[in-house]
Amino acid sequence: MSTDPTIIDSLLQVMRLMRRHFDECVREMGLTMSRARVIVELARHDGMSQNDLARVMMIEPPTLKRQIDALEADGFVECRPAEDDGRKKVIFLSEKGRQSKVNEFSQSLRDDVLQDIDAADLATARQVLDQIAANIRKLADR
Amino acid sequence: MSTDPTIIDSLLQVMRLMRRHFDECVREMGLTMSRARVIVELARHDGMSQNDLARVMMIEPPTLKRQIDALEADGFVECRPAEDDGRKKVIFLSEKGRQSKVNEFSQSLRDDVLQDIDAADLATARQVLDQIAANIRKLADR
DNA sequence: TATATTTCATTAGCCAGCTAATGGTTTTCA
DNA sequence: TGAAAACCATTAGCTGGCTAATGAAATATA
Repeated sequence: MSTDPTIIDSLLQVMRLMRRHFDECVREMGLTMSRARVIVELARHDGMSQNDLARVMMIEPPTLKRQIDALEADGFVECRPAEDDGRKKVIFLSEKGRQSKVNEFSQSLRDDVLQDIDAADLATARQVLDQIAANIRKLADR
Repeated sequence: MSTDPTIIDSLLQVMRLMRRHFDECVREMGLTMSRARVIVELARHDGMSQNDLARVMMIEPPTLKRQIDALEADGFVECRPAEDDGRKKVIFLSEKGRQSKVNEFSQSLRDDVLQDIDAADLATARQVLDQIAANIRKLADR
């Protein structure tokens, strides 16, 4: 039995380091890791509603709303009421958001963080993480 | 060179799922994932100062202080001024903290979350995570 | 058609991570 | 020995996750 007791701690540690580093790198653009993530997703799904975007990003709508509000205040995104549904609001990247190069920046940062790691090991790690996610979902039956 | 773009997202997702599930499981004890972690560490390092404990847990002292305050208010830990240094405060598990079975509970939850995962793959995943952590540290030179 | 249910956005409020700044001790060293 | 530097705990305040609850709009249903 006695499964490895440290992978959870490694996870916690990596997350904290990653957020800290990423935040530091994008601070000068007026962004954070989470807000950059919104922009990256919007670049792929422009014009989505808040709920749909939250689902794609796997965070809760109230969490996303705060990012949206902040990004809109800083001019990175624009919100409009949806034409076909009075409840929905759809979100678009602004010109500033589109030109912000956040996508490229995130990609290069990702490459830096993953450098010198064997591709097969990386794939294994991703599989393990997804298996952990599946296990948790099964435990919580969501 | 287009490294796998999804491992970061897998990380984020696992962390969110884990925290949500863990929090739900220990809520009835009046705990959270982070506070349970303090108790687990204290079981190994009873009588540590706040700064030292924060270093061991790899979180910042102000973050730890809040957990300590909450745990002390709920009777899980006790704080005393250190005898040898007027600045330090040392932290001990209380009887309630010692009897709370948090250690065993965390271990079993960890086993549940990692079930059916190949031990070698798990080791590889941990290695990859530690390598990522090392890469970030190098980038940020800490 | 009228009501009931669902869905969407939003607000309020919690917990947990962080940095910056402060005050009190201790240590260092000139 | 006396001043400077370092260290510890603490406070204040930011961001980002979450749940619960609410009101408005759309959909389903009786």
